[in-house]
Amino acid sequence: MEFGSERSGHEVKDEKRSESSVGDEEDRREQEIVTQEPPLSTTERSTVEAGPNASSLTKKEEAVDELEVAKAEMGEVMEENQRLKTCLNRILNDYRALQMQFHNIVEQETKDSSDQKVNNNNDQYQIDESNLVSLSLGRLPTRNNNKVPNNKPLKEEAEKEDKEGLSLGLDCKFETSKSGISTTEYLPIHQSPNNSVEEVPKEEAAGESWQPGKGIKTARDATGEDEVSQQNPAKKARVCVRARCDTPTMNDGCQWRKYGQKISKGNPCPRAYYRCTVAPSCPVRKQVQRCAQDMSILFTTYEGNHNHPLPLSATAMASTTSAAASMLLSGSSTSHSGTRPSTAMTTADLHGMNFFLSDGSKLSKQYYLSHPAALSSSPSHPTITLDLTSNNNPSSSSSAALVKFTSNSNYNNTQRYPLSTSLNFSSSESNNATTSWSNNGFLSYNNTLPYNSNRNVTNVLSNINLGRQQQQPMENIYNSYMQRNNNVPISPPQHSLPDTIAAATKVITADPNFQSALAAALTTIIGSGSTTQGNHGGAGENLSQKMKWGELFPSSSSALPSSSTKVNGCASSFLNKSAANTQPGTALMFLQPPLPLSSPKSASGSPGDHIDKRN
DNA sequence: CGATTTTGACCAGCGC
DNA sequence: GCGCTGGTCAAAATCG
Repeated sequence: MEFGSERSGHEVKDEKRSESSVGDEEDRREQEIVTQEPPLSTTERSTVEAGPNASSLTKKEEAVDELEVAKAEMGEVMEENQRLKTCLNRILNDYRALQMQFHNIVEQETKDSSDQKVNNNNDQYQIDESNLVSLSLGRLPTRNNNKVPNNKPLKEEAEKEDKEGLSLGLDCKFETSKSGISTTEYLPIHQSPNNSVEEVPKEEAAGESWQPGKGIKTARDATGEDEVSQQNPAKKARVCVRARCDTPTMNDGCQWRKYGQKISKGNPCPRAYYRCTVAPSCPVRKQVQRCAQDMSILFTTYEGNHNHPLPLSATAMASTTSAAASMLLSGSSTSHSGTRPSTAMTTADLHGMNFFLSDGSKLSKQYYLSHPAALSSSPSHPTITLDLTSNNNPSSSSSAALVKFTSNSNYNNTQRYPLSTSLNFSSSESNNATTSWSNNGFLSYNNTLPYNSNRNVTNVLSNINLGRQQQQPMENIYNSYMQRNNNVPISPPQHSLPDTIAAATKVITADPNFQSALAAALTTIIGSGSTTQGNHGGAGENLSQKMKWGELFPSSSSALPSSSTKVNGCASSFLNKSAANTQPGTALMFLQPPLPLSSPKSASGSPGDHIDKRN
């Protein structure tokens, strides 16, 4: 089901609720009218029975007046409802128009992707090489420092990298275009039919994987996913997902086995190491660690790429992180184009999602140390952090990270600030005025960040707020969406919706790489629905999640597969899709995510629960 | 009994 | 070269 429809559904429900509440109020008043009649003594009652006296008449008149007042109030409420309906319809129309534009762009881009990839990337790199060698977004330094281990000409390698990066992005985009239709098609990464979050790193670190034996990469698929590894085998891209989670691990749909645990410096909480057990030879690893400052925040860092099909339930987050990875890749290539200021930062506000990338350089590390993202401590790993937490939490480092991010954007012409991208799914609840970056994409777009019409990765589409995890996720989405798209009385409009759409369209068309990332992100929201819907077997872990969500969204809880695995991880629910999604590919769906992100049976004790004594 | 977790030991990279 | 730290291994313990 599309977002708009769903939205309207909720809206209608709310309206009904409000109407019903009005009706209840009216009834209540009527009842009060009855009950307000003072208890009469036996004598009085007999008097009344004999004939209405003056006092009773007066009270009844008062009651009638109250009834009229209530009716008037009801009328006001109905008018308000009508206004809301009008606003909703307008928003839906605009949304659909925007969606159509997006799809058209995606399709068009898909058609031209192959040719453009070659041409554009060649051009891009030429520009980069000449102008921005030292200004690249994290990976370029790597590339440069690489000394071309494989003896490839630098330019050739770079071209390949750019090509790959763009290719990946285009893949995402392409898949997005199909995502709504097929469950499998939606899957983000070309190579393996199913890709989970870990796929993202795969795109970047691909091939290299985590094989202990750091042998030279072997044959790679035609798509040549791992540009990073080619750049520098020592560097592995990672995707760090930051989310609020009370459970030991975040349920991402994959099966993990814990193979180690360490106390990391600067964090009393032990870091747990997991490897994917879906396939014996799967090189994907993940690290789980709680935030020292906020124990409710869990950092999950994925590295490597799956060499096997994944449960569909694992694809929800995968597409999101794919978007992040795509942004990482596209951001780099974009920066290479040299069309944007020589900032070392690549940013993209994507539905209000901020990417924060770090190439893991020393400075980057330092930069991160001040906030939970320090988990991505490895200096040799480009890391993208997906911030799934709400930044309205003072203790949350999200805001800090964003603030830093914003401040970093001020540091131009310096490599000191590595490629960093933050995918912020933050709630709009926080004060937009403070960090502006994540909370108010439009503001950022228009005011905070210099928008380069040519090719600025700092793009804003629609600021879809993915909300606070586990807590009113959909409400947040709706609210933020409504708020950000104004037209809704609850918040003063910042921009007219047409302007917003125009800006978004402009942004999308301006940067094809961004399109890919956006597509991947949208895939997360859109495609998942159909995927889940079609996969009743893969989402076995959904039951508990379903129950959980059912409590929150009783009306939307649809049939879900029975649970076959224990669910002990918190799911990034908003990343999942709704089983109620009945119209795949038609539109965004912000319903309750049925996918539970299966929990690894592994997910042993919470990293924060037991402190590791060793080491 | 197999799978998973725990945990001490080991190894590699990095900085001093 | 040494120490620190992150990351992994693998045997033992635990769980279902």
